[in-house]
Amino acid sequence: MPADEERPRQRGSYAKGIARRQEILDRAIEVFAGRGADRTSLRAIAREVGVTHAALTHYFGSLEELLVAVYEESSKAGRSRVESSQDVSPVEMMIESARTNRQVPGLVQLYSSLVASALEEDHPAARAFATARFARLREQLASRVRTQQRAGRIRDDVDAEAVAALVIAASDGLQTQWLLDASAPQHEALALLENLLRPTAA
Amino acid sequence: MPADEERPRQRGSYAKGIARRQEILDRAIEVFAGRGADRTSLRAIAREVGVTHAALTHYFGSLEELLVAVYEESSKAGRSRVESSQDVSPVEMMIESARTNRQVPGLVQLYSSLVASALEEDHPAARAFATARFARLREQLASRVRTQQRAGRIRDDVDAEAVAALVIAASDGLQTQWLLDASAPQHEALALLENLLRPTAA
DNA sequence: GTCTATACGTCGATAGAC
DNA sequence: GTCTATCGACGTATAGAC
Repeated sequence: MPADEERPRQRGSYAKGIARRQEILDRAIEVFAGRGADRTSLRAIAREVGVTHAALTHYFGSLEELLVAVYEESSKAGRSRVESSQDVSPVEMMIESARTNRQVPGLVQLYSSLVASALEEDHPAARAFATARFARLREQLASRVRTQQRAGRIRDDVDAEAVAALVIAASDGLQTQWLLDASAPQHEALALLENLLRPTAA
Repeated sequence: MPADEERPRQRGSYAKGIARRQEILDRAIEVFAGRGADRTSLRAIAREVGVTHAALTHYFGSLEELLVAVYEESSKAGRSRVESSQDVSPVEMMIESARTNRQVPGLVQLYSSLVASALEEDHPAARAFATARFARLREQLASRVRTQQRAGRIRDDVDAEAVAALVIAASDGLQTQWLLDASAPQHEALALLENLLRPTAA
């Protein structure tokens, strides 16, 4: 079964439709990156993209699916940049990914609102997004933890899955605290976690 | 300057108005606890409370202020229960507080949506709530960390403020992951953090 | 297939009657 | 102090032009 998240909903959508969808998505991302998280209604986005709001639902099904697509696409760059080397620590990986996401105005706000929606009932697109993201990240980070445990860079008496969940939670939560209050010790707290995970933590 | 969050906005609101506001708030909390986070529109709450939605804005100013009031009141019990003894660890304190909050259907969802709103512009009530909560919690936990460092229950080579921020972030983030996927190692990750903070962590 | 036009029901907020 | 009435904006759904 191939991934279906890149296709419009209808069966008969081929190259043209996909291309047009991508075109609209690219434009939406520009608009979004240009002025942040506010004014993210279907109608406002449509106005700036240059189509009617009905066209957006045609390609994306719902506002929430469009927002998910915008987030995935906007954060793609930062994600792939770091996933390659198994050398960087889990904490460093989340720090780097957070740094690049913060470059895009409104992206962290968008992420936060998608996660909040995911917790409510009847928001299937947001829930699927958030569930998949956390599952993928936990798996990825846990594997990275195991690698670094074997290399003696992370203490080997800790559960890799628990470390993964903890690092993700810390990264997300500290980002939020920092956005609300720039004096929150985001960096210090992450550095602390990194140190605590070292084999012979001083 | 006395706290003003318990007063209606208008100058001329005395005992009667305050009592009525509290009455409505109590009812709103019941309604909320009864059926969770959905149907939290001003109009739906008003319908169940037995007033018009305009009456709610009269007493609370806006939907967001009402939701903040509902959250503060609903989580008050769990909060005061644990704040007393300086004996429980910061992690235990967050665990306990999370446990009691989880008893109220929709309360965690409400919290998450308030925090998400706080990150957006033009949501002053949510932002004030979230900023104040994080500031208060960080201060409270940091002081607790220092106490326990003196007692030799937390390693003394870590910054108390950073620990506080980290514990809050971990607690919030793990709660979210757990709500989306009950197999997420919420408890294990918090226990891990607790262990890492011990002086002679095994 | 694509997209516009249009309509529906709901929303938060507010003005003014009483 | 609380209501009714109304406003503009919202997301979604559908009919039909092209």
